[in-house]
Amino acid sequence: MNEIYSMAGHLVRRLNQISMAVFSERMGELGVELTPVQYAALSSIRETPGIDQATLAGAIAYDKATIGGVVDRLAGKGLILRGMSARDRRARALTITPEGEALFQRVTPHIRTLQNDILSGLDDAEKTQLLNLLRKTTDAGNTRSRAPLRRHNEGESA
Amino acid sequence: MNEIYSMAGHLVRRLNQISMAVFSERMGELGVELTPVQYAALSSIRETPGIDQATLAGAIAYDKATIGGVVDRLAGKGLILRGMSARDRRARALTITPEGEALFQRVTPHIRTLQNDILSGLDDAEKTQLLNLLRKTTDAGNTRSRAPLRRHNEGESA
DNA sequence: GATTTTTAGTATGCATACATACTAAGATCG
DNA sequence: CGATCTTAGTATGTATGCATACTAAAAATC
Repeated sequence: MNEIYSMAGHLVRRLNQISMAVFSERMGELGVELTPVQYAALSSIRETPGIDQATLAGAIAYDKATIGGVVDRLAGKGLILRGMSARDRRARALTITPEGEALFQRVTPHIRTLQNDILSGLDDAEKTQLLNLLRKTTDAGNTRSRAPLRRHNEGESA
Repeated sequence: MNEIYSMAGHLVRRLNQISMAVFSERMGELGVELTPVQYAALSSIRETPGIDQATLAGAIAYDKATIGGVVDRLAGKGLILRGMSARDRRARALTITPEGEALFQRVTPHIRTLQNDILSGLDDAEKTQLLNLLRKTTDAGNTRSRAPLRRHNEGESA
């Protein structure tokens, strides 16, 4: 049996593959054309209206070059608007449209449900355990990825 | 705090992102141009000389269309040979070259080491626990992905 | 053994994912 | 305030990752 099957990298890639397949399948059933990135972007724009693309990229841990295309496609579907920033003439100000909001409301319950289906074969305690370990290690390894997650008020103390 | 941060899909994607970054960084340090897929393919071809592309795709859980390009690039670097199958005139018979074998020998120790670095922030017990949970759930969800893993002697009993 | 079905590989197209380089514009610093 | 540095977004190129469709050949069925 090939050694790679037991390697962390392989297992993580496989679970990500399964995660994407479950997401895509569920969206297909709903007749919705939406990828995981697109949902994450939509959710983030909705939460922070007027957000610029660089901040958005940091908020969902994507490369800014990738985000450009994602935003393009979301705007193309009429789910968001790409206005101009008042303070920075380089920046785009992203806002969700009523169509985007409606789609978000419609798919969100399904997306919550589907999270559970991603981790099949585990009981509830194991799922919780796995999620906690994932949270812990992604938190610790955050800056190792090329596009680290940048939380909004990072570094601030109350 | 946006709900997506605690979702399984997001956490798995982040860990995969970190995994890819660690891999790519380590290869860069070695001056080696090799992606995770390419390593997996090389390893599988090495283990099963003469393997065809469809079987290879199943062995490392990739789409056959994707594998075509991967094999192209491996052959382009002189790491594998793409011969013709004796039994099936449609199929290609893949074999590793001496250059491929040398590269495999050189990078494998580093790839073993790097697996540990992917799961930063966890102690050894937690790493083991995480790997066991990943194995369990990827096993259970195998057929859910579009390109399921097909082990060589799957279904056979000793 | 001819017909039907399945399979191996390729081609095409779309969507990430990221590096690098480039333009324009904001920020900083002497 | 002018030169420098940094940043926002885009453009380009490479490599996945997968769907669909197509060709050729093997396998199965009658």
